[in-house]
Amino acid sequence: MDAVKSELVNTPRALSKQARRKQLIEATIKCIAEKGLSSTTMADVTQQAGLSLGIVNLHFQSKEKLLIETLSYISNEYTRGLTDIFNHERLNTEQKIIAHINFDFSRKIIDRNKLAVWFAFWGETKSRPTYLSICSHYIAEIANNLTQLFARLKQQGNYEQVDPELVCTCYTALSDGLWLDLLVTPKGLKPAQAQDVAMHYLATQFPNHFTTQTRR
Amino acid sequence: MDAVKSELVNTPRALSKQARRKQLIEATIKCIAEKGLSSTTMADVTQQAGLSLGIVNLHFQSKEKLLIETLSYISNEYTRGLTDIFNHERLNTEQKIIAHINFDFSRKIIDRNKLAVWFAFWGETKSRPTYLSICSHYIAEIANNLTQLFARLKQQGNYEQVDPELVCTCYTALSDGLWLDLLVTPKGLKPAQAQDVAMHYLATQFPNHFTTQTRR
DNA sequence: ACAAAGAATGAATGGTTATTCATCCAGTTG
DNA sequence: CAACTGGATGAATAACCATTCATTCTTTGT
Repeated sequence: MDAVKSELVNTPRALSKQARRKQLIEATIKCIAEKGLSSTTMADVTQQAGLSLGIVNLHFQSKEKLLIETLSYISNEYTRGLTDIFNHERLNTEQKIIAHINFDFSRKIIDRNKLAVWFAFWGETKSRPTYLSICSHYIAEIANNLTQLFARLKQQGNYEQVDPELVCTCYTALSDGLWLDLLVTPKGLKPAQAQDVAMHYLATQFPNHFTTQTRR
Repeated sequence: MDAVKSELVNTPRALSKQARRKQLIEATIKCIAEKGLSSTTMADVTQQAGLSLGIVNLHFQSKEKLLIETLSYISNEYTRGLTDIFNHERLNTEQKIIAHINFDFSRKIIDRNKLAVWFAFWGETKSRPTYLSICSHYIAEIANNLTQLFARLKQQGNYEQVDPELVCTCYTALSDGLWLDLLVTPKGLKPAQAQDVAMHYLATQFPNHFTTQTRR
């Protein structure tokens, strides 16, 4: 065996602990997409992961904590992607907005398994405030950033009549609605079309910066 | 003593079968909103309705059928409202579109209990196609009607550049997204504001017919 | 190589819940 | 009034499922 002492953080064990958690979270995503949140059992998740029944309690203490971590996992992935764009130094305002939309409708985000998880949790928020509290912080931050981008574009492009906050609310609701469409009617609306719809709306607000493409 | 039982006279036994079913469906809506779809039990529903445990199986055969009837109940209420507007003889095209939007954001429709039920079921559609099949028929019909209204307004108002189908998709997604907002952030977005956002979008397409009100 | 620590297993446990059905009871009919 | 009808009840049942933990397997440090 390897006689070299390695730092604890990099030991296979420490890595495996992290990896196991990820493995279980991803199994959970798949189960929720396939069986629904309400009928996803511990047996389902562990079997999906190819591990034994007791493993979730070992790594997450309880089912509820696993679900919360799963929602966090997806939330974080989304938030990180958007804040990276917002903080990117080489992109101008227009490019950041375009990057934002591209990200909102990228394969990584509109993966139907993940969409199913999003809406499974949204469906429970009224009764489980914990789920909401996981998302509410990042929602506010993303809205702030996006509003700021729209405000800058308004200035730069002399769009007198534009209300940045309103446009942010409208764009956000629109993309949520398009996500729902992508989840429930995958044969009715294609990802590229959904993105076109979002662009179509932005083109109404910033006609000199965005144009509607017809891609049908 | 048995004298206590006489208080049950309040619950009229002679209530028709139809009324009992409605009573149970409405109890179900309330339970789903309060406890979530996944943790709504038969005991919860029957207690909410003030009836005995076995009653659901008597009237609906199974829990699953009760849930399906509950979704149908809400779907039908929505569809009926919109088709009534579409078929109304005394309204012109513009008035029908306005009526449509008013209905989409009326108290009856954006009742938070009902919104919670909508999204609870949307969250499960991928895993339970039955739920989707209940809605898919009415979704198509409503979209057809609305597209037709937009097409007529395009003609009447000489809006050369408008794509009625695109506007329908965009409006529908937008209102779905606004519904979600109303459900999850009731303190962030008020019903009247949500309606303003929807109007704001339509004003971009039909500026001579609709105007954006600022109501904040 | 060996002992100690850590990770993983899965049978057993205990709590929860949908469904059943023997029983009860109000209203109706003859 | 008595027998009948069918809605309503809720204790009992059986299935399901999260969690526990004694045991087994794997890695680590010396």
